[in-house]
Amino acid sequence: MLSKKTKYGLQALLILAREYGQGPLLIADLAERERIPRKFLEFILLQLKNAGVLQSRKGKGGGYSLAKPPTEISVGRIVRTLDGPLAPVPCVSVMAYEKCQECRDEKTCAIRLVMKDVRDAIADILDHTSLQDMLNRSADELKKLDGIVDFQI
Amino acid sequence: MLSKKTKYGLQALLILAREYGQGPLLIADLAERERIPRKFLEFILLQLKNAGVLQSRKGKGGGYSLAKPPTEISVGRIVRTLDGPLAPVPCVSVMAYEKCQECRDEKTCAIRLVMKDVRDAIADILDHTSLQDMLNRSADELKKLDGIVDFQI
DNA sequence: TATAAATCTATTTAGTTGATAGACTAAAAG
DNA sequence: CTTTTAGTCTATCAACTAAATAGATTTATA
Repeated sequence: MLSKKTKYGLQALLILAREYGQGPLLIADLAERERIPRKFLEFILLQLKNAGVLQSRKGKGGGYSLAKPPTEISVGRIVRTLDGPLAPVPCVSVMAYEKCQECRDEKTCAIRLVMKDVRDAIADILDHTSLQDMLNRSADELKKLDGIVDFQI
Repeated sequence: MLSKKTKYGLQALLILAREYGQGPLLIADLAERERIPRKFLEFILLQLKNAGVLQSRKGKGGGYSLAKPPTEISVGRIVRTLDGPLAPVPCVSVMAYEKCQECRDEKTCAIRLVMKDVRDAIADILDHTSLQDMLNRSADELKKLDGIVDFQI
């Protein structure tokens, strides 16, 4: 389940992606535009900065902006930063492997084998979708809907 | 993230699947064999019974057994019963759709579009994997490993 | 040097997960 | 028909995590 934290983070990043190259945005503005509790968003953006996704400038004229172009920031990176590993069980995590406490034989564990497939499927999608991809898809959907409306008029 | 509850449930079901057709097994035995807290397992098996996955008999000679052959019980069903919807966000859930509180335009929501793909990928795997499939894959892996050992000797 | 804005530290609240205890009910055996 | 076995129900608890809040601090710019 995607946490609110990650949802908020993605919302803010999508705005920053849409306005990429136009200077930094204020936490307060992002919070208001997306109706996110301001202090909570501060915390989220800070984590994203520490992960190298965002950069910030303090003082007057400061704010947050993407550290890289929207094509180079994957959703996988964002979700991992805010929600932790993508894997449903730690023993199939690639980025944060951990042994299961009670699993007797990890190599033949039936649960592990299915969950490995699930992890790979999730990672495949999220690591190959960038912020820009998200914006594009959203725009595509909008076009489709407009098309339908035009047709109906 | 897969909860301990679901892991425990799957462990118990895999044993019941392996010994399918040989009469019911006791909660206490399953708990001991898999090192699961007994009372917790009672609760888990009861939920699975109410979901139609297990059947039980009380009294002497009683216990739990699968309500259907292991080929007809999917992991998806089990995970949904014990952990709830597969979807990472409720607005893309097929079995338990719920509107997001704050999403302005669901149809073009960029987050929703990616998460829909993720949900479909997860469901595709879990709904097409049965308990029997799990046992088979585990056995296959064991064979592979044995093969390697034989080769090395 | 005043001010704007991010950053840090701490704390709170609420909900979920995992686990436990004990009384109750149904079925089978003798 | 009574005893034993084994699942079922109700209640509760402790630990952990998610979500949110408050206030003090630091840094950079005008």
